Amino acid sequence: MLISKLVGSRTKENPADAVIKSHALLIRAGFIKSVAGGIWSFGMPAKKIAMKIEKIIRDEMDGIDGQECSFPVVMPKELWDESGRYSSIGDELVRFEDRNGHKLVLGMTHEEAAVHFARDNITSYQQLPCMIYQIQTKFRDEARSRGGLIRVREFTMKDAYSFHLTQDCLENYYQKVFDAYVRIFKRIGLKKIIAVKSDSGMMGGKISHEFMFLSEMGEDKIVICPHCEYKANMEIADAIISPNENNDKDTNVTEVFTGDAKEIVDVVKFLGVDDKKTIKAVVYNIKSSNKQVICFIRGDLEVNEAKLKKVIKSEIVPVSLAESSEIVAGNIGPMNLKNNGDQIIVYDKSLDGATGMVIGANKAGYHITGVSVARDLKISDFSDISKVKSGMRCIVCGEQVSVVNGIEIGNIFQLGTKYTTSMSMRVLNNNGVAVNPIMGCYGIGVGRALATVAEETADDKGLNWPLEIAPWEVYLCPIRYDNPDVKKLTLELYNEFTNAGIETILDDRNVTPGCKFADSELMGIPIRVVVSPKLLNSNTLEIKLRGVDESKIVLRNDIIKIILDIKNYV
RNA sequence: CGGGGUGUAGCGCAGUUUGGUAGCGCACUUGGUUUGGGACCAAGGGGCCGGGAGUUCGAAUCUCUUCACCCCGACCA
Repeated sequence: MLISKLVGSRTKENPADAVIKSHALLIRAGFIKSVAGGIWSFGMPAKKIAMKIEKIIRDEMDGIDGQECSFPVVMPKELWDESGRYSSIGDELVRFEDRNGHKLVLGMTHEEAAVHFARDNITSYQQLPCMIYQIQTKFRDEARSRGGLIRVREFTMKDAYSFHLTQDCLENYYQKVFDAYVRIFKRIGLKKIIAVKSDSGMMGGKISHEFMFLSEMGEDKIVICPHCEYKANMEIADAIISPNENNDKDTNVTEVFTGDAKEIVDVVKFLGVDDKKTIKAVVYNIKSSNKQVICFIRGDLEVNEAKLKKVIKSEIVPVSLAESSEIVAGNIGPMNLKNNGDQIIVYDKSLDGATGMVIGANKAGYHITGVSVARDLKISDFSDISKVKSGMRCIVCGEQVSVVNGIEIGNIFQLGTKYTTSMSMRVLNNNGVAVNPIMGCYGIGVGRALATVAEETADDKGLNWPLEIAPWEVYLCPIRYDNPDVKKLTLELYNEFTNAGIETILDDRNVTPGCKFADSELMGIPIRVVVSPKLLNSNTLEIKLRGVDESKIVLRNDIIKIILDIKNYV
């Protein structure tokens, strides 16, 4: 490739609206261009990187007997009605109509298509287990795309679906995919990947893992125990909360005036008590209904909304308390709460056995002190709806856990029979009985992986691609390309590299050396070979690795061997 | 969907307060001089000042409206 012909120009200045490194540098290097919010064009270099990542993924998926298929981007409503997801998924699923008024969706994931394809083709247990996968465009109408390629609306994803007769078989294969994922992320240059237990969300199923790259940029919160193997997404993470200290002097239920103190911090300040000695109320509306859910939780803790959704088995939306006339915002308490039947009350397990607590009096300006949960509230059922905080104790080993951020790059799910049941996929087992196969599904975001590698490896000079996914392996950099001898040698080398299978981009421009060096670094090409008039007589070249300060002068005749050695070493 | 911000040449920005013929740097074109860390000189090309409506003799600038993008939040395989 000649750089003079490459479509995608490089700039010295950062784009004004890019805040994260990978976003800014991919644009500065001319690799990507925004078309609309969360929708991007990829130039040749970015496309090459994506294809190399896909090749590695393909390699590993084929290695665990995956069969590459292709499912459609556009699917009919009816197919998504079969699984029930046409109506259960929110606005993230793009719905539209064709010219005949036929309702269609844009694929955001392909369980339906995979089961549709498999159910008529797999009829016997003898065909199981098997896995089909594709690498293809998805569209999700994200409420807010952000961070360049980190969170987008249109993206390429590898999605795989496996079918099994038994749970054992699924678990066995699940582990194989797990191991393949570890190899994939290592091969594309992501070393700091960890697998965490996660919430299955709308996918259904029980066991699932997310592959997280630990980064400040990450949108997911992960609970990690530094002392044992416990790692979990905040959504499902559990930890031992500090126990209730019940050495209270004031054990009489007393209504006290608290004035404008409504938030827990204010109440704590007003009454001079520890936040652990308070019970706060958090209210949500239940989606698509008039009902509300009121959560009572110890004052030092927060509600984990993902856990809450599971407890009440409903979607929730935040509530504006002014809307409600029944409850007194800021003074909500579990005693004498007017319940008109439209409210679900959930008590967090942190309240179990607590005494001497401060609660809202359900009366503007008043709280109640000295409340014993067991004596005064007579709660029969506690749920776990609290969010883990740094410093809580690990449920496995009891040491302090920490909360870190991560970028989710891949995930794996044990789906069970959710889709094979709803979509009527059956196979005959060895007794001739029709059963629903058990499914697993497995995803990796290609563009997000690309952006994450960029994010991790880039430095102040620019991008820095690992050799295995670099758009080109060698940046061939002649100085004084207008010098006929330099040009002759450069073209010789270019041909020799190409013939040796070394992917090379040639900087054929007549610009100053500094300009070429800067561009080679901005683009992040791993190996730079410099042809220079002053090295011509000694029949030598200069070779420099991206990210390494020193360069080396080597004999012209050794250059191919040296480059191949570097490739083999990596 | 809430809160905040920004829209002027491919990119980065000034000009808007106080209305009076559209500017700067980078990039691009041509010629010349340069060439080991983003060269210099000269001459050029490129704008419906996001869109619409208004006020005015006159609008990038004032008013109303709309759209897009970015950030925070909500939301989310």
